[in-house]
Amino acid sequence: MKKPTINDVAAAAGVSRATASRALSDYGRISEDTRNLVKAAANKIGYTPNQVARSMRAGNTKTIGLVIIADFTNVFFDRATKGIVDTARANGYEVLITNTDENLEVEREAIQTLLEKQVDGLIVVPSTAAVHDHLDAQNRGNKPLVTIDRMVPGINATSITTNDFESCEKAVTEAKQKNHTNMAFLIATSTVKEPQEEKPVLQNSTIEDRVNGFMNGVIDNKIKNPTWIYSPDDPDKAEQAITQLLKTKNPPTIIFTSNNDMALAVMRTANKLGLNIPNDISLVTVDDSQWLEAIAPGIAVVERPVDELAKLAVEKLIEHINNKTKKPEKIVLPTNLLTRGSIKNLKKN
Amino acid sequence: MKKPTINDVAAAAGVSRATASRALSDYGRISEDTRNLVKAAANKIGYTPNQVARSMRAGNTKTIGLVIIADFTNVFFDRATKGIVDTARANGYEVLITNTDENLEVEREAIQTLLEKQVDGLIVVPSTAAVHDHLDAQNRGNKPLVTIDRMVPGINATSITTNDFESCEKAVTEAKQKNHTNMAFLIATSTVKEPQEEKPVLQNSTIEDRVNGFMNGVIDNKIKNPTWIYSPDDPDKAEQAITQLLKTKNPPTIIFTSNNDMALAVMRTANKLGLNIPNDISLVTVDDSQWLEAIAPGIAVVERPVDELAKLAVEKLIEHINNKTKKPEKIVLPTNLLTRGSIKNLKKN
DNA sequence: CTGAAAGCGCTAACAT
DNA sequence: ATGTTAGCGCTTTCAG
Repeated sequence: MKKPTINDVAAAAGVSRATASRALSDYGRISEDTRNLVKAAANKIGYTPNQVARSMRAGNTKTIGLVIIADFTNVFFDRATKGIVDTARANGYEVLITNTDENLEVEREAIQTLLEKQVDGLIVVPSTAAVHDHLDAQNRGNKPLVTIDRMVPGINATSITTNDFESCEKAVTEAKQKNHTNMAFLIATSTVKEPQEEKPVLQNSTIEDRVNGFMNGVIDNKIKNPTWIYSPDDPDKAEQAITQLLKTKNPPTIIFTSNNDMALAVMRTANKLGLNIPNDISLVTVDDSQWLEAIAPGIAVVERPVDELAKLAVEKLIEHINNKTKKPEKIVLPTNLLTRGSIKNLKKN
Repeated sequence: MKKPTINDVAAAAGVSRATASRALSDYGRISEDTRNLVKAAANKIGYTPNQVARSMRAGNTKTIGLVIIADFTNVFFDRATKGIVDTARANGYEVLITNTDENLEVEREAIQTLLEKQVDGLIVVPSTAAVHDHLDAQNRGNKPLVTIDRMVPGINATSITTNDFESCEKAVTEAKQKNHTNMAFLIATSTVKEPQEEKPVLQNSTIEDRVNGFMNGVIDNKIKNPTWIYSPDDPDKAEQAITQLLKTKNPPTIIFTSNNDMALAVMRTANKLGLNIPNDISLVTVDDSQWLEAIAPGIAVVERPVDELAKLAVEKLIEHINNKTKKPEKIVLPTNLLTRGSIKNLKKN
């Protein structure tokens, strides 16, 4: 009734446990005949290896831990997860997944749990760059770490991020070229409780990058009096802020949002106010998704190479696993501005 | 340099390995003083338990395997994954995830791998109901299995599905009440290579359920000459079929799609042909998503209780893990038709 | 080419 | 209350 072990195989084949192991794992010196004999016996009694025992012996689990924030309105982490799982599998690794919901304490515990399960390495979307003791090499048992989407300075880990700065800057320029001069920027950030205009400390390098890109675009293009709204990533609060914004005397002609949640909030608010995108208000956001392209008009976005990022994350992690002396890298992947109908051309022809 | 083990803790505390274990795992008889002594020692040398060794001993891994199709245009499996991971974690389990891309061979291998990693149970979205030898109890080492989204008859597993039949039927009735009589149904199915009107063998119970629901709605409401299109889940092929459909002399006034991919295809095609939803063509689909509600007009959908499904899947699985004699259940969760602006009211007032 | 035996880190009988 | 010992299933020296 119990699952057959390698002992059972050995018994069935009339050889020692050691020989059975050699035959099944194709290593060491063993005669062709015995190997076949053992394999036949294993097959007959329905033996399957116990990878836990093998891990115990080998000191590795062929398992990667993925600690990711659960942002399921944002296609980015979904696709990243899929890419990581698939690439890992293609390289003989499985993936243990944990969500953090952007919560540092949860992140801490998740990493701890994964380490106790003896993962060979970690891929983490760090919830913040400010606190990182739990990511330090000695506190992660010197297990290799790759951070994705965000950079944490000073933790001896390879990071794979995207150059959001450039495309966000470019987005502003694009808008200017279509004669937009009254611009608003809606930034989702977990570091504020209520929407505010003043720039708070931002929670991670990616948001920072986007904001800086927008700001540079504003400077480059000599945009006057841009409106900045830093909002919690909460639909209601965002909608409330957008409603106020759009009801001012001189509302912006275009809104740039830092993520999909905020873009959705703009769309909902526009609908409620009876405003049309792009005739009444133009919109640009970050992270492409099928629906952004399928709706009419399509929504302009900063597109990020998520599949490549995922693949690279796994490959780099495995390199680190196989070579503990490999130096960490800082990889920044290019992004791309996809112009679509949601940016109205205000030029008079 | 190596990670401290329980032996090191024992040595540091000046007690035996057994005592150290008792102290750390809070079991057996042990004095308060020794417990504290051991815990302090463990803390001091930075001991963390090795769960692989513990698993080896205990015969369980506190890990569940999730085998899911990777459909990242469909919010359903994303949210299901998140729900499963979170619920598992709340119950002290981690989740090993594998994608199958609806491929049976991949599914086979994935299950095999997860079993070798000694998961305590499996949650599977079975790619087909037709072949299930790999899901049979004896071929999964009698490990508990919960299938979600789809039912596979004859495999001694708990299944958690949704009542898509009812809401799909209701959707047709809703359309009829808004005076639609010329209807088309676009069904994504992996069992055809080219779009066809004839009903093929469908790949799983869920699609079957939706088609049957639509068909019943057609009969209930005495809809004449409905158009059925069974298309591969491929944007190009679907768009081509939709284009043909919309260019006929008497095009339908409404299209029902079986999933998000097909709904996106309808939207894209409508855009290309310069048709407006809902003025030129109405649309209803299955599985809600934030954007379906945020765009103008909102797209009507059959909404499924994905969070509840995910939670239930984990809870039922854990019940099975804890009680091997528990009988499998067949759970069907209710669905809900969300009427939105994408169904035009054709009634003359 | 094969077998005997040790040991990965942990827990749980069984002694004391 | 604590220590001794065996063993989970596997791989890998070391002998032969």
